[in-house]
Amino acid sequence: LLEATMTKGGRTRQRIIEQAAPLFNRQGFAGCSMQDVLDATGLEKGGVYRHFAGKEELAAAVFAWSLKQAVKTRTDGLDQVGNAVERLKAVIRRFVETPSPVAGGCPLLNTAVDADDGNATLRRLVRKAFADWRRRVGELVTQGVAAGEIRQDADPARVADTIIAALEGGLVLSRLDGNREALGSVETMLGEMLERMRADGRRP
Amino acid sequence: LLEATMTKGGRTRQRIIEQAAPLFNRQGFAGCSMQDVLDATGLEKGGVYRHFAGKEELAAAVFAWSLKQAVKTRTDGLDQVGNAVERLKAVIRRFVETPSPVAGGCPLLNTAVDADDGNATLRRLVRKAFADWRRRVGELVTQGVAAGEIRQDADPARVADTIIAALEGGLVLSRLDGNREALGSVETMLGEMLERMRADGRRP
Amino acid sequence: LLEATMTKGGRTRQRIIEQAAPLFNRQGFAGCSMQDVLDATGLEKGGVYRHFAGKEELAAAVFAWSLKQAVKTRTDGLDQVGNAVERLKAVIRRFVETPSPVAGGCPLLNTAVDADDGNATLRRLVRKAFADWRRRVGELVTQGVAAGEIRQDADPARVADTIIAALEGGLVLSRLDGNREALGSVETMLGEMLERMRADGRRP
Amino acid sequence: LLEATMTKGGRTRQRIIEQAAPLFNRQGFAGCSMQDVLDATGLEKGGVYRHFAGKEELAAAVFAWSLKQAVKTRTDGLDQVGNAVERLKAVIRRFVETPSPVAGGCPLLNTAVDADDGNATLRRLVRKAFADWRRRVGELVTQGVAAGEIRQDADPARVADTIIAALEGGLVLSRLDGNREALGSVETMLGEMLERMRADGRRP
DNA sequence: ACTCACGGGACAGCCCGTTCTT
DNA sequence: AAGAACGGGCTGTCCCGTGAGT
Repeated sequence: LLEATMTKGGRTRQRIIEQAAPLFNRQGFAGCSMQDVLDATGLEKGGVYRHFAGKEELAAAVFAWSLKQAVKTRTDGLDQVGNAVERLKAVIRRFVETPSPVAGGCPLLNTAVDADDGNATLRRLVRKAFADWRRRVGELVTQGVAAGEIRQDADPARVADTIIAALEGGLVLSRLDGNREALGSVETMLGEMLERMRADGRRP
Repeated sequence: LLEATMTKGGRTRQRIIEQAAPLFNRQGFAGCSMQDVLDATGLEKGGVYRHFAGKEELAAAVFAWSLKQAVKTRTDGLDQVGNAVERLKAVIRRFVETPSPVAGGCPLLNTAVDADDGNATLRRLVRKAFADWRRRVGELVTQGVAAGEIRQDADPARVADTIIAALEGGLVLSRLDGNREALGSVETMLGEMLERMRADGRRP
Repeated sequence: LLEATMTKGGRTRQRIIEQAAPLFNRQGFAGCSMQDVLDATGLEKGGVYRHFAGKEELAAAVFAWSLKQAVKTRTDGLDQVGNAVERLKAVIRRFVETPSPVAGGCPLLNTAVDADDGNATLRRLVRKAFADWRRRVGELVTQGVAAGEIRQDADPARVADTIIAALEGGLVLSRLDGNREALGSVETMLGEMLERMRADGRRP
Repeated sequence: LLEATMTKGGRTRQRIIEQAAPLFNRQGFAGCSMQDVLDATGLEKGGVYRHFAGKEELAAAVFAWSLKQAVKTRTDGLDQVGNAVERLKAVIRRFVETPSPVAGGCPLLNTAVDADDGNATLRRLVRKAFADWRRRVGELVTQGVAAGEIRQDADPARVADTIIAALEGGLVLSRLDGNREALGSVETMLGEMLERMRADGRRP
């Protein structure tokens, strides 16, 4: 569908991005050489530099695509959940259960850590990405409060910050150990936290 | 004191480690060149390679030292706090308020993200470091339960995982934005979580 | 007139030559990339390689055109000058006063210096160009001698060599300094030289 | 003698310069690759880049050395010639008869033509070199005038400009043809010019 | 007649590491 | 203990040229 509407060069460009994404995500910007990209795509120098002016531009395109994938896999089909608390828990569950949209862990966090020195472009992109995510989660809380499902004294921004921080941190720990333990712990504890935030304290 | 007991070579070695630490922490293993280390130390090749067999060995020594610094700044003087919950909150507060022991963010998380691909040595070291940290925090919870201060149904491992994950995740967000907002949110929310874990529900 | 007689492809070919000429003249063969030519013409690879088999052929065509321009600007309307000595002085004055037909200095000398190593084709072309020029100037002297205007003992070849050498050398010096001083000196001294070559020694 | 006073690195540096000089002189800056230099010296990348920060710095060092060689071969032992006119003629004869100090023609003129676009550093160096040369030749004329050997109305600067321009131009023509004809013509004509500049008109 | 897409090689420069010297 | 000198491989980028497509 989407591919059909693209010119040949556009398809190649897209293929480069998708095949380079896990490399940058795993190895970082400095650790991923253009030769790695060539090997992964089967192209030669000329074939890649036609589509991207340089490594930085490629990395930016890769991050933009990875971000889009991350947003999609974490939000698709989550609107239909009715209750606010349930919706937040669904967001958490989705994050915990769905494997990273790009091999090598969450591209948001990886890029945040990788680009916190230098590379202002990527840094700006990733900052905006996290800001958007925090805003979206915060809005879920706000809606829950407005709907009377969540206690009035809940602070949406703080709840959002904590959920996102714990999830990302938990993902790092889980990846390091190669199991789901830390992420599972985070899911459980965040779940309990959300339950205690219900308006009337009734537990389901 | 410690320096006085060292031979000249030992002092140079130590100086290399301390001056290289922020470089590796900020730029990552691949992004930090030996030339960067030479520039920072004012030494020449021979002066560094006398003390370290190669870049990997230097990075390992740097991480070991950075880890020691991190542990020290995060635990020094925290034993005297009497109450278990208070001790956990002190751990959190210390993490939030104390700047990173090495410029460039938490070396534990940075290395975890940087070395999750390849570099088995560093990966092993950082895994052990997180395991120790989780164990130490978990023991604080266990002691609290044993002392009747924390509810019986509290799961020490899960609490520890969540605290550490949220703190590390919060640090990334805060560093990215250049302010303390996310970390502050995490501190508040973790604090509330701990309060609700008190044995009899009495709030101080 | 001339353009009207050309096919579209021929006009494009001509446009490429004229827009590439200053690039080759200023940057030299090795220093002028095909990309530079593309940028200057607004064409793509295929659009240039349709008209020229390769960089060398383009350079040869550029030189041939530049040479034609040089000859034209240096000879146009100089036939009507009656006296032989005056005609030679007009040749000199024209060279000194007329800006280079192609930006970047005299294409003859530039190519001579640029192509004296390798590039046999260009070398041959430029050698012939200088030979023609020397012959033409020499013939002016010969005619002057035959007409009794110039002393019998004047050596046409030597006079021609010296005039051309001094003019080209003077142009290099002037271009380097960004003023007309050296060229002016050359014009003056060559003028005096020619005056002393008059048959009867009468000064005008 | 001089070599003995140099450190090993200094000798290598000097060897690089001397072996790279003909390459730059013949092929120009853009046309001479660092690989050419490596091939000529037998060194590897690391061995050259230790002594020169980059190609431009090497080219500057090469030009400085080439210039020194040129000045030496063109001035050595010319002081003892007594008469001013004879001294000027000796300068010319030396230039005509002595082969280029660096293979590939006069490095002054070659660099002047090669670097007239971009490369401000080299351009400045070569401008100063020509200025010095013109000044030195001009002083010879001035001394001749002061000593009463050369006519009062001789313009030292113009004479110097013309001599240098004609010699350099003649060298280009001669190199192109592969014979000494043009240079011989220039020598003869400049000689006659100088003779006519003698103070009392007495011809020797 | 010209653009788009790509191959493959070359270039300048940087990097890690070794050896020699002091 | 540390600096000086060098090897050789690799990186990002540019370059020239070809061929399919329009």
